[in-house]
Amino acid sequence: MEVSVVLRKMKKYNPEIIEKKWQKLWAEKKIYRSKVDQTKKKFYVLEMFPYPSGKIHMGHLRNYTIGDVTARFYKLNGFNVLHPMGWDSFGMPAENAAIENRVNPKDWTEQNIRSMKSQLMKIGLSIDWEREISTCDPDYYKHQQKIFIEFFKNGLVYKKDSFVNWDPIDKTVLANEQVIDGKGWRSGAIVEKKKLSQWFLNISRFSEELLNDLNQLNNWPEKVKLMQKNWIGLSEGAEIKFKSSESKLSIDVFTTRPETIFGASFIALSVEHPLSLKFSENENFVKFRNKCLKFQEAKDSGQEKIGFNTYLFVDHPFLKNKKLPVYFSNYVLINYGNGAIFGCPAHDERDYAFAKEYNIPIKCIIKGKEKELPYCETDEKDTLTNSEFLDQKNIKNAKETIIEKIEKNKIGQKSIKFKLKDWGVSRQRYWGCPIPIIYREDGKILTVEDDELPIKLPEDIELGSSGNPLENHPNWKITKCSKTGMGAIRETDTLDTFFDSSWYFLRFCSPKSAQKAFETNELSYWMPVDHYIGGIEHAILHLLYSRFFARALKVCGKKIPKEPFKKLITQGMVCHETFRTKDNKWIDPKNVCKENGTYWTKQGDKKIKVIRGRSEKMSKSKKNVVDPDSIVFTYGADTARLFMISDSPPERDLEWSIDGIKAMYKYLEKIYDLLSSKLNFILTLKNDIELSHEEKKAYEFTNKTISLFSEDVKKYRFNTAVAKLRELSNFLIRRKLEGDIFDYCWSIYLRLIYIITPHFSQELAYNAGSDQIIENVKWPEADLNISSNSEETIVIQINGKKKGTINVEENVTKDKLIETILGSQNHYSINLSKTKKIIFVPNKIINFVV
RNA sequence: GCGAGCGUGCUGAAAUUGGUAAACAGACAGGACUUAAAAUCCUGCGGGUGGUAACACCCUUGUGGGUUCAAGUCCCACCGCUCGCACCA
Repeated sequence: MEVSVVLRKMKKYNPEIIEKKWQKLWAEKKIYRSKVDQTKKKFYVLEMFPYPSGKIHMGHLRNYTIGDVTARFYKLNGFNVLHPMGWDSFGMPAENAAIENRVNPKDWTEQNIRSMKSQLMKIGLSIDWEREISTCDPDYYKHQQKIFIEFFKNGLVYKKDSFVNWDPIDKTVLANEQVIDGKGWRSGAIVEKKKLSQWFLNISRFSEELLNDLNQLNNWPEKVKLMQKNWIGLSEGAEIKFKSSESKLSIDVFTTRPETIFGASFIALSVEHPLSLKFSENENFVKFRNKCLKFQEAKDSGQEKIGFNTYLFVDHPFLKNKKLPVYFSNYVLINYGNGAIFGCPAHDERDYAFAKEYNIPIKCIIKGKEKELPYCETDEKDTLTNSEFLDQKNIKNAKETIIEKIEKNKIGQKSIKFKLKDWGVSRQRYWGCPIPIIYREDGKILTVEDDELPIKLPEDIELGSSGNPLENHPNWKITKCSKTGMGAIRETDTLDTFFDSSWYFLRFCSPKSAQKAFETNELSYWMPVDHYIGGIEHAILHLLYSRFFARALKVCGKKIPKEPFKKLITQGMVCHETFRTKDNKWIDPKNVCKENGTYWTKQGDKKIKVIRGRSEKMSKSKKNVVDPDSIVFTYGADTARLFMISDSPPERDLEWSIDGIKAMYKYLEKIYDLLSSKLNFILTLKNDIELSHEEKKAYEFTNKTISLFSEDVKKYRFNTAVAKLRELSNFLIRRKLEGDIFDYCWSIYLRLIYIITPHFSQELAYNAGSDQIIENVKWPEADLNISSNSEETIVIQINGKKKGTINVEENVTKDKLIETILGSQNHYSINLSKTKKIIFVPNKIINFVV
């Protein structure tokens, strides 16, 4: 007997009691524990791990329900399933809370993890909690520091000066989202750009690979692949050197349109281009540069283009005696190409606007259909003009010719550039993983020795005063070089939290391993993640960084699949209706009532009219948040899970509806009432039993549902899967079956819905005399051989329009069918002599064309 | 501006490779039960025309065209919405 303790059976549906009861038993029996088993096929289901904010939200409930249904489905289908959970527990909210509430970030985080974990437990997820990890745990970040060191040793991480958002009042660095209208979110100070020396991961080294390998990801949404593709941003073109015959000046320019070189009339540089150093003493230039940087920061500065004339000139590489003026401009960006372009105003909108502004000549060199400049199309039929040896050539041809010429003249070469920039991982923050680097007094930058790891965060810190607590700590940063005894200071920056989440899925394979970040055996068994489920908001950064980590770790000699996630499911948001007052104050939908088509809320004694907005993603600011924990408390986890699954397909947004929840509860209650006293839980139907026609139909319907439901679950079409279950239950209720066939059909039903409503199914099975834990019962196999009727409904059409249907035996021939139709009472005014053509699709349709 | 996706009842949505549009739900309405309410059960629920009625016929998947025996599905144009990127040379 698997359920070895005797549990109280519930006659009435009481989710609160039964869910607690089974969760306790399942935990005691450790039924979700996963172990490597080479004799079984593995299946790794992972949902993106949560940030421990303290409370789960609807998005979590949806995400983890989708994952759980999947995990249980594959487990019951004989796979060895790994389904772990952990905490993405470093990050700014802990620091903010620490400042606001004077609590230690560690305590705050741990408290949040405890309360969120208990909320997750109540959802009844099939998670192997023995594998729980938390990124702020030194046992986790110790290995992360080792990874950083390995990256360092393999040249995958380096230090470089880079600009950050600096709050001069709080003396802190701000994330982009903490800068609101150019001001610090807390202090209100105008944010400055400050140059700091920071650590970078060399992700751009893999640009091409990360781009090309997207093609292998057949089970990723096209949308996500496209977003990554655009982010990596490949462009093909040429690099061209512009030199001056009068000075040493030489500027390397990148262009995707080298064939327009004869239309070049100026050079434009980013204000951060190396040449700008020559002007650093020039007051006007410094002013101009600051203005440009501000423009580029504030993305709403429009398309206004400003320039700074250097009065320097370079020679045109193909036109003798033609000199091109060199400008600095705000519209040239330092982090793309070389931060330098040649301007061809006739065929580039931006160059055109700039040239107009500064009276630079505009020379047309492409004969296109449209006469108006700028003409920026690249039509295959267009030909070049005013371009010497390129004249008459089409664009493609001209491009090839000019690149050849450039390479022959040794003034440049064909070139491929990527938008993807190296990943800056330094954060001037306390609550993150310390970077295991020391700066020795002799100027050397060294990684920390292995036996000194982990470099733990100090707990006696002062938060709330300005600056980085690690920087301000009296002695944490002061250390010694363990080899030489020389004085040294620690790196006080911590790692971007995306670093933490770029390898946690690897750690889940061997979360307890003390010596190594991951055990090769376990890793090679479990990886890659088979199904990875999470929000679309991580389409680029997290997923790209994780793909990069896999490659970078390979470079460090680790045996890891280079694509960590085989199939990706991006779930939509959970939305809810919104209400606003006339003066745009958001009102919680709970406080709104409807009368005669208008909406009201009460403020004090007054009734105030409110405007109904559209349904939007649940957010605190819009006051349309519903707390999943209270829903689980009131209606039970199974109701909540069923609702989360059945309304919309996973990738689409889900409309929250309390009526929907209530209806799910009623449905479960109805089935519970029906089955709790009547059912005997059985796994198979006795072979020797003689079934009536009706019973055969029920048997057939049930087995068909097994197959349809399983197919839908495999394809993540949970909403239609549930619809099929409801069709089955509607059918079974209506048929009023008795005895064995009743037991058989309903037992199958319970086994199918089990993956969605595990407590409900388990309780009913237990009530019905089963001592089995359904988690261990193999998924039912569909018997599709028995056919209770050999009839097919065939649609009769005239000119493609439905006129009626007729029931005939299966696989009827065309001639027989026509005969039957004409012989039937209602022959749908078909006149064969006027019929030109008869289209017949076996078992489906017959169409008379008249 | 560039790129992608989506437009189906009052609402969430279904509809294999083109083959019965609206499965399955929610809301609503009517009825049964009840002293009453709730719960539960039953019925109806895209629009129109004709008929006392059962019923019959016609229209209907954002708009307009096209391909096809047959279009929600394929093609073209337009309109609207959503998302991503955004001076990327």
